[in-house]
Amino acid sequence: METIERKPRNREQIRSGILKTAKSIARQEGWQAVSIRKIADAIEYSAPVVYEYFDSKDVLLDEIRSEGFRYLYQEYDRIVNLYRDPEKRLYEISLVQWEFARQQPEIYQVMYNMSGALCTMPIYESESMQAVSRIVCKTIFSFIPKSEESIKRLYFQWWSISHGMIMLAMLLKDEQPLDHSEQIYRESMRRFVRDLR
Amino acid sequence: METIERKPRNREQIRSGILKTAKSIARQEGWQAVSIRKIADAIEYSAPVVYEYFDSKDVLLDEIRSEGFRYLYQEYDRIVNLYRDPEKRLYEISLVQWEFARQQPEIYQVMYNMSGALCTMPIYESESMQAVSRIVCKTIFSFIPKSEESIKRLYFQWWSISHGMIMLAMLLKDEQPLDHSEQIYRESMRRFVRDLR
DNA sequence: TAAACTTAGTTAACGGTGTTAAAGTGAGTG
DNA sequence: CACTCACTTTAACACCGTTAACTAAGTTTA
Repeated sequence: METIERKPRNREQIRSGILKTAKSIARQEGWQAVSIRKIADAIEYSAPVVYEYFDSKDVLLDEIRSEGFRYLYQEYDRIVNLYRDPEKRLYEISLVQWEFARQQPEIYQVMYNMSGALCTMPIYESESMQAVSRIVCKTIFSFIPKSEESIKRLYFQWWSISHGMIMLAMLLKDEQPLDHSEQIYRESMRRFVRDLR
Repeated sequence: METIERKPRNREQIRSGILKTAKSIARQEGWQAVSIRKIADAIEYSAPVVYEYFDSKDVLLDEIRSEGFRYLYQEYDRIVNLYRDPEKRLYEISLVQWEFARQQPEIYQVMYNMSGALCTMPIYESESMQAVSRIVCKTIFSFIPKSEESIKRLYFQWWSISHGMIMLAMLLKDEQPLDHSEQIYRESMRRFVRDLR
């Protein structure tokens, strides 16, 4: 009898293998092509094994979404520690957002239920998302010390412009080159930051 | 032998019944719950009948998307004929966009592949969408007569702000009431229009 | 009138999906 | 040897989009 082809892995390795595979399929074929069986095949297990790590496909997607927000938080935090000027901070945070959506579109899609991805877990209850909100709000506050209500308003506006442009840029990327969209994005975000003053 | 329970209907009635049913299911249970079989059940036919009217589910969704853009075009056209002032026109068009997304979210969702809806037909090749683009661009042009390139830029910005806010408002509607979001929307769109001058 | 053809609609199947209960496997232990 | 336990798979359920094959009725033609 032959030795087991499958390499021995611990729980952590298998778990991250599942996540990695899901993202990989999504990137290459779109989220509608991501299935539990396909993931299981790729990690050389049968489908039920996936359920030992994630209670459902929805929970799996929620984890990928959280990964995305955690990554964003990390990057925003890096920016805040890198620059002193609040204007510069917010502008650079905007650019990180664009870069993230460009380089890991499949994660960005699942974060906002775009392009057929559907995670039914409510986004606003996600701690990782709230952490991102807080760091941006804090940045805006250091900028314009107003009431919490006003800051939330400005954050909502910033988020809308940023996300709206990213989403439309992705949607129209075949008729309007991404580089061109990025130029408009930079200009718009710069203007938003400037007008805050 | 008993008479057929099912009422006699012509092709047009059946076709619009399919579209109506799809939207109805989407509204009540979300797009992920819309299936050909469920539609067929609702219109009291078997599943293959649906394929006599739409080549695929994708084509069905594309038709609903087009319906949405045609409706928007109609409304924008009405606004343009109602007001003389270009600023007023663009602002009112913005409000129509909000009202549409609020009253027929399921159509808005399929137009932009939100919330799990997925229509793979490229949106930019849709004539009905291009008609909408043209009427807004024309409105902006009557406002600021610049190069076609500049107008497209401004249109992209207008669209991003509008769509970004609508999308985030829908996403966060459980923690931020829609009326509050609408207030910010109105203010933002008004500001955008004013700053164009 | 009989045969041929058209139309409208159905059933049943194919290969796929998320999910879960049951069965199997093999190594270690009393 | 029998037994347990952890791990993994098989097989099933109810659904999905889609299509080939079929049926029954009505219409046209020879």
